[in-house]
Order: sequence, then C-alpha cells, then structure tokens
Amino acid sequence: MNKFNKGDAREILIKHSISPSYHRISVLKYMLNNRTHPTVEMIYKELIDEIPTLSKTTVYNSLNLFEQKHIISPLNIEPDTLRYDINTDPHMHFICRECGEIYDIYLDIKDYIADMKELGGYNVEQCDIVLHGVCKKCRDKKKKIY
Amino acid sequence: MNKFNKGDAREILIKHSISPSYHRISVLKYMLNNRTHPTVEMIYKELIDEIPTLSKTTVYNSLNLFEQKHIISPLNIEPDTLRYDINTDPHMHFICRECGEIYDIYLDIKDYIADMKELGGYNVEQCDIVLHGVCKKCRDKKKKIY
DNA sequence: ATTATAATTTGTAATTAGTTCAATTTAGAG
DNA sequence: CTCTAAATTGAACTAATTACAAATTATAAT
Repeated sequence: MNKFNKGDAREILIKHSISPSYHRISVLKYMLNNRTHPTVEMIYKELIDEIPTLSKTTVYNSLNLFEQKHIISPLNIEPDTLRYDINTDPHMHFICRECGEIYDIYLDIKDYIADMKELGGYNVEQCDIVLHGVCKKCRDKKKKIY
Repeated sequence: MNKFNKGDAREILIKHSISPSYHRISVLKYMLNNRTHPTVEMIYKELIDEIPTLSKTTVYNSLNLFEQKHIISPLNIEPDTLRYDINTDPHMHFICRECGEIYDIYLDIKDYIADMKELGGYNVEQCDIVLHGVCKKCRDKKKKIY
C-alpha cells in the first residue's frame, strides 16, 4: 500500500492542467493508493485525520474536477451513493451481493461491442459493465456451515 | 401504445402472487405500456391524473414489490435517480449523452461472461451493461448545422 | 515587502431521492 | 354487518449531493 506519493499525484494533476493544491494532491493520492472504488464518505473519513480542516465539499469538488479531466470515472454501481474508479485500463466490475466487495474483471468486450456499433449507428464512447452475484470468498464461507 | 390493459396487468400480478389492487394494476400497466425505463417521478406524474389520491409512497412500494418478485429490474444508469425496466429479455442499454434517451440493445454477451465465470470463480447471476455515447438521431442533428 | 487579484476552500443552507412509520382507508372473510 | 388484515397515505426523516456566499490562501504586480 501507499505505492504512490504526493509527488506522483502532483505530477498527474499538472499533466491534466489542474492546479496542484494540497487538498487535491491528498485526494488524488488516496485514489491512487486505494483502488477500492471509494465513495466520498470513505475518502473524507480517511483524510480528515491528516487534514483536520478538510471540508466534504472539497472532496466533492476535487472528484468532480478529476472526473471532468478524465483522471477518474464515476461508478454507478449502487443506487444510493456514487463511487469513483481511478483504474483506466478497460475492465468490468463484479459486485458481490453477500459482502458488497467490488472486484475488477479484466475481460475486454470491445470486439463484441464493435459489431453492435455499426449495426445500430450508435457512437459508443464508453462501456460500463457490472456483474452481480456471489464471489468465491463468500461461496466458500457458506460451504463451511453444515 | 397501450397495448396492455388492466386485465393483462392483473394476470401478471396474480401469477407472481401479488394481490392485484387498483394502484398496483395501474403502475404495472404503465410499465407494460411505457418501455422508457421510467423513474418514480414519471410514473407518479402520469398516474396522478387518473388516481388523484395516489401517494408517491405507493408508487415506491409497488415498484419495490415488483422488483422483489422479479417482474421489473432496477436500472442504475443515472447517478441521481433510479429507473425501472420491465423488459426481461437479455439486453443492454445505450444512453445518449446529448438527449438522454435510453435505448435497448439486443446483443448477448453470455458466452463471453461464461468464460470469465470459470476463470475467476465468480458466480454471475446478473449482468448490467450500459453503453454511453451519442445516438444516431443526435449525430444526424448536429451534422445539419453548418 | 505590500497590495491587488484570482483561485481555493469552507460551511451552511437548500435540494432531491428514497425510506420509515403510524394513522387512516379499503377490501375480504366469516 | 362486523372483524381482521392488507393497502394506502402523508408527514417526518435520512442521506447524498449541490449551490453559494464568505473566508482563506496563493499568485502576480508594483
């Protein structure tokens, strides 16, 4: 954990022409090191220790800004709250209905979608895939109970 | 439009062991005839004319009940509000970032997903696919302006 | 260094979707 | 017709998010 430091976050912000304030660096560093598709709440609760004056609005502002600049993507996976993903590699998500954990699945369906694109004349820019079910961990846990 | 009548809705409710009250029949009939992935708001606004005493809570209750009984599925396509889909055929969705319309796309990726299932040990029960982009209608509209 | 200006952050208030729940109404069984 | 259970209502509540004005901080110019 904490593979990325503030310098890395700083560089990324500058590369995307975002002024690298302390707060933005902190939020981005969190995203870089915690690939758990966090919510605003999760980020805020973690950073408030390091930055006691931090406002939740700043977290919202930073994430919205990062989204605009395509550093992160919103993840519409649960109906109540938005999550964010910094993983830019093409991938889909699996959410376990037992433990709620969200896994990254590296399966590319570009070719499949490409067919469809031509068929219907749709101009597909982005493709969000969410699989629902029970993960291996939870399935094994259930087996043990007899 | 209005291919389905109250009798059809009534039958479906009974088949799914839901007591066919007037309100539930109305909500289900709306879903059957308006395949636009409506929100609670849309359903409520439409039905309030016919049923002036209708409470929004009843719409919520009915939809939650239909969801439990697998008559409809929630559609987590926009971050602010939940939509509902009565189309039970396997399909994905395309949402246009210009006009916001949601299109049904009949492309089955079951085989692709099946591969993955075995790979990671995930037990996939459901698969939600949302494509984002600009639809043909909006693309053509833009071309006209020069 | 000091001031002026712009950008960032804060915190409160407002908004909105959705849920909870107790009271009321309606429907159905006997 | 009465009793009971189910369905509906509406108000209060919760929680996520946005709006926005005030305060703070950073940047640039003199």
